[in-house]
Amino acid sequence: MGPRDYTPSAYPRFAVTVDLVVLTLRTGTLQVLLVERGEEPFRGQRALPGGFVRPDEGLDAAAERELAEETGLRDVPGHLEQLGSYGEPGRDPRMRVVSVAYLALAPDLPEPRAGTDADAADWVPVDDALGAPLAFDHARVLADGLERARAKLEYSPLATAFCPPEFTVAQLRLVYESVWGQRLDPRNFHRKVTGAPGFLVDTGRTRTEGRGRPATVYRRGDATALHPPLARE
Amino acid sequence: MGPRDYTPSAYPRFAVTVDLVVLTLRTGTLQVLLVERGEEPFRGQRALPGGFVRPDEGLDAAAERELAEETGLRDVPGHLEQLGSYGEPGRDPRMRVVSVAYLALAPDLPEPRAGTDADAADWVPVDDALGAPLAFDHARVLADGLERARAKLEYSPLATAFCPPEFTVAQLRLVYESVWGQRLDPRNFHRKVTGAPGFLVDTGRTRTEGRGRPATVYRRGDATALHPPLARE
DNA sequence: GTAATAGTGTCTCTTAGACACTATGAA
DNA sequence: TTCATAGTGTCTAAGAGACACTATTAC
Repeated sequence: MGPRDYTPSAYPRFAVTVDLVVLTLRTGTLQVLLVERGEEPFRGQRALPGGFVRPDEGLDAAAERELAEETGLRDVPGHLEQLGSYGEPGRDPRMRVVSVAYLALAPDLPEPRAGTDADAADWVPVDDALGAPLAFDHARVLADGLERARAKLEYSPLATAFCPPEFTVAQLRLVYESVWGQRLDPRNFHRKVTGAPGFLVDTGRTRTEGRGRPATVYRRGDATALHPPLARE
Repeated sequence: MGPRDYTPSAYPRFAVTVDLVVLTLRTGTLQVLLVERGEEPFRGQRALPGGFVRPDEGLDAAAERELAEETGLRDVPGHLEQLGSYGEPGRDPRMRVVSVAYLALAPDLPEPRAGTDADAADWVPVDDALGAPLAFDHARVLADGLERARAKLEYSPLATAFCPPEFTVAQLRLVYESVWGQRLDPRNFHRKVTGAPGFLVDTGRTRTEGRGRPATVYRRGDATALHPPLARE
């Protein structure tokens, strides 16, 4: 119907928050940004970062603002997309809250600065985060975000969001291996990603990474989908 | 952060609605359920069906309730999933509204009964709906829903949600052709869908549909994904 | 030199699409 | 019978995975 004829003259009022599943790769491990709650409920427990949507602010804008606040960066590089909304009654014991979850993928960022926000933010390896209890229904949100990220690497060029502006095929492969938790054949991987039109742009330069032949340096291309997709498993 | 420390003592309040993109196949054409608005704003214009989420009701439950109300059926067969949330300030000129959109896929349903709700609901071919102006940001929501449905047919067994409990391969092919707007080779299609494990269950019976050899009757299987996926284009 | 990583070539197997062909019904 | 639809077989081309081989660096 669109807002219309639900009687009790006034419509029901909800608090609306955005919650963020921010994923990054640190020291070769997939990590997620979590805060330790300083207040009840769930005081002392880990939770996804997030906060209230302001009255004159769109959902995407709220997510971007929160992402900047929690990481301490003005323009966070990477990718941000809406994940889904969670609004079971009782998910927050204080009031009726609908939370719009966002998924952010970012390259290795500086350590979040403590004290900027009420809760201390920190990077946590996703395997640890999945095992630990999280506040509210955040375990579910995190699981949904992870699965979304894993699926999107297959058919979209999103893996580059985990990389700095310039990167090598080996770095990109490490992204896939970390997110999927699976080893990939370096030779076939190389052929596939360099063969996918618009995925990678050759900068013409090379870079030496420890031992071995120097690797070509690429930037992300303008493709929005991967043809053919890369296969998990 | 989770609901926490945003000051102006009270948190901002929003109205929350669910809006439905209900797709079905009628007379070989993909159609969407639209209502004609009886009130301002956008009076007389078409809109997606939907309504306020009630104070003690989850989002999925609200979507199910609205779907039942708008179609006039108690248990609507098919598929219902969350599509995304839309909450730009100003999308509803009366108040700040966050709308959680749902995508429903249903087999051919009876004509929605007029008069049950404030607005008259009707099936509209999607091609017409995409051309006409829709209230609020519903044109965008509809486009997103369509693209989601098209994409999901590729890698999920969701096409069966458009079919009655028992159906033939030709009926299923018509679903794909209508949603994708594309002809498919009946012979290759047959081989692929019958070959995908868990997609279709042979009932052992056949059915004669006009001329031609009788077709085997299938039920949907319990697969949750299609391996290998069917390819568009 | 050896070790290690980057990148190419090639082989095999699977799958997609094109389409010939068979099966079984209605008119 | 003819025609239309259901369903199978087969051919070809393209992609996936396995892995030999070459290229270029550090040590």
